[in-house]
Amino acid sequence: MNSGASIPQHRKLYEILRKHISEGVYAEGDLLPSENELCRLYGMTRPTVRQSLAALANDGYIRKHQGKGSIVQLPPMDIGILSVSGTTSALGNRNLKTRIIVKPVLKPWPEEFMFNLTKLERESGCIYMERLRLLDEAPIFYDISYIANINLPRITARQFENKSLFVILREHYQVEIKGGEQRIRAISPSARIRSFLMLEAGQPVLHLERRIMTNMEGLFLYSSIFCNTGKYSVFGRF
Amino acid sequence: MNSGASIPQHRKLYEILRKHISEGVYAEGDLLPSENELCRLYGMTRPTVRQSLAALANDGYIRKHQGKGSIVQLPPMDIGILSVSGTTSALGNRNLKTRIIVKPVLKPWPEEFMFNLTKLERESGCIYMERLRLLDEAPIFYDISYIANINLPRITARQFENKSLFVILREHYQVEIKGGEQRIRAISPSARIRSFLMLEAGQPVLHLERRIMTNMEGLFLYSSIFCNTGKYSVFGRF
DNA sequence: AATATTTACTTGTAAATACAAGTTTGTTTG
DNA sequence: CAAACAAACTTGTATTTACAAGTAAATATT
Repeated sequence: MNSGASIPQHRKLYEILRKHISEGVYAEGDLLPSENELCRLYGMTRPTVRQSLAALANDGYIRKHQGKGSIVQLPPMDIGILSVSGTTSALGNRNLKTRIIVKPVLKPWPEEFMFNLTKLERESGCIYMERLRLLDEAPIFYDISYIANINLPRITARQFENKSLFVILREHYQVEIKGGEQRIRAISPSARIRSFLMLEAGQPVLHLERRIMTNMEGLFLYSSIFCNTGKYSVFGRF
Repeated sequence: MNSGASIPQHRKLYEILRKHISEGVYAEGDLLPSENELCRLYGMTRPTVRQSLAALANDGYIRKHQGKGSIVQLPPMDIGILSVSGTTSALGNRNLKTRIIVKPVLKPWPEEFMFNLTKLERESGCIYMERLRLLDEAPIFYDISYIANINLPRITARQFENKSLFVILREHYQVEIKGGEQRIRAISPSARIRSFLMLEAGQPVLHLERRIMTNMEGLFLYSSIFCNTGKYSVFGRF
C-alpha cells in the first residue's frame, strides 16, 4: 500500500532532494548521503533510490562519481521568466523587480504567430500580458507572454507583480515546466522596445522566442523576450 | 562473461538504437519495438533495456507513452559546431560548408579568457582555430575555438574542412560531448567580424560564449561564436 | 449497428539479490 | 617514515520477479 497519494516513491525522493539542494541544505560540492544510506533513511530499495538520483543528475542537480558519491551542483535555473539563467542568480534575486506593462487579458491569438498552434489552442483564445523586468532599477528584459486559456480559471485576476508566472502556475494550477524550445536572434529594436529598455539608438537587442512545454497535455506557454545584454549576458546550460 | 569489450550492455543498445534513429531505420512517429521484444532481440533483461530507453528519452530521441510504446522523435542536434540547432537541420545539412580561417595552432591561452581555466589547462596551452560556416554560400557563423592540449596527440595536423570538430574528437580520441554552458549576447560586431559575415554597418550580431564538457576528465572545449541571425535564427531545446 | 466489456498487449513501479569497479582510508610492511 | 597492501566504503551493471496502470483491439452484449 502506498502511504499517501499515488505519487511514485522515486519521484517523491527526487522532490525532497531537489528541494533540499535548492534551499541550501546541501551546499555546492557537498556529498549527498550514499545510496544505501538513502535507502535506510527513506525506506526504499536501491534501484528506486538510483532512479531518483539518475533524474537529479539529469536535471543538473548532482554529478555522480563511481566510488565517491553524488556531488551537489548548484541548481541550473529557477530564475523567474528566463530559464536561461546566470546573471540574475549571480547577483542574487534580491534586486530583480517586475513591472507589468499590459495586465493579463483574454484575447484572440495573433493571426501570424511565432509558433504553430493547435486547433484547441486557437479556439481557446490566449491570455496576453507584457512585463518589464528590472535589475537594480535598470530594465533588462521585456517579456510578452501568451498562454492558451485551457484549464486556467481566474488566471487574469491573479497578481503577477512579485511572483513569477511559473510560480503562480505551479502553486495554483499544478503546472510544471517540462522543457521547451527557443529561437534566438540579435535584432535592432523597435522604438517601443528601445524606450522600454532605455537604450540608445543603434544598440542591439537579444530576442528570444520560446515555447515552453508543461505537464498539462496540450498546454504550452509562449513568450517573446527582448533582452538588453549590454551589461549582463544571458546564461544557460545545455 | 561479457561478449567483446567492457562497454555496458545498456550503452550498446543505446548506441544501436540511436544510430538506427539517426540513419532513418525508424522514421519520426514510428514505434520502437516493445521493451520485451528488445529483450528477446538483444538478449537482455527488461531493466537493462529500460535503462537504454530512458537514456534515449532523455536525449530526445524517443518519447515514451505508457500502454503505447516508445515513439521516435527527430534527433535534437548533431549539427556540427552549434548544439543550438534547427535552422540547419531544417534545411538539411547538405548546404553547410566550413572554411578554415586560422588553421589549428598550439599557443598559450589568452590572459583574459571568457571562462575560468584550471591550472592544468593553463599549463597545457591551447589549440586555437578560427572557422567560418556558410549556409548556401552565405556566411552564418564565425567560430573561434579553444581546446586544452590534453591527451590529443597530432590534433593540429588533422583535417577540419569537411568533418565537424566534434566528429573528429569522437572518432579519433573517443571524446563525447556531455553538455555545457553558454553566455548569449547581442552585440555590434567589430569590423573584422562584420567583414567575415558580410554584414552592413549597424546590423547586430549574436554572440555565444560556450564551454562544452566532455567525458574526458578535465577536458573542455571553448568557443566564441558570432552569428548572423538576419535570415536564420539559432534554435535550441532546453 | 452501436456500445460495453473483456483480453492482450504496452510501459511504470518496486523489490531482493549479486557481483564489478572505482575511491578512500586505514593497516601492515619494508 | 614511506610505500605497499588490504579492507571498507562508494557507485555501476545486471538478473529475476511481481504487480499496477494505461492503451488498443477483439469480443460479447444490448
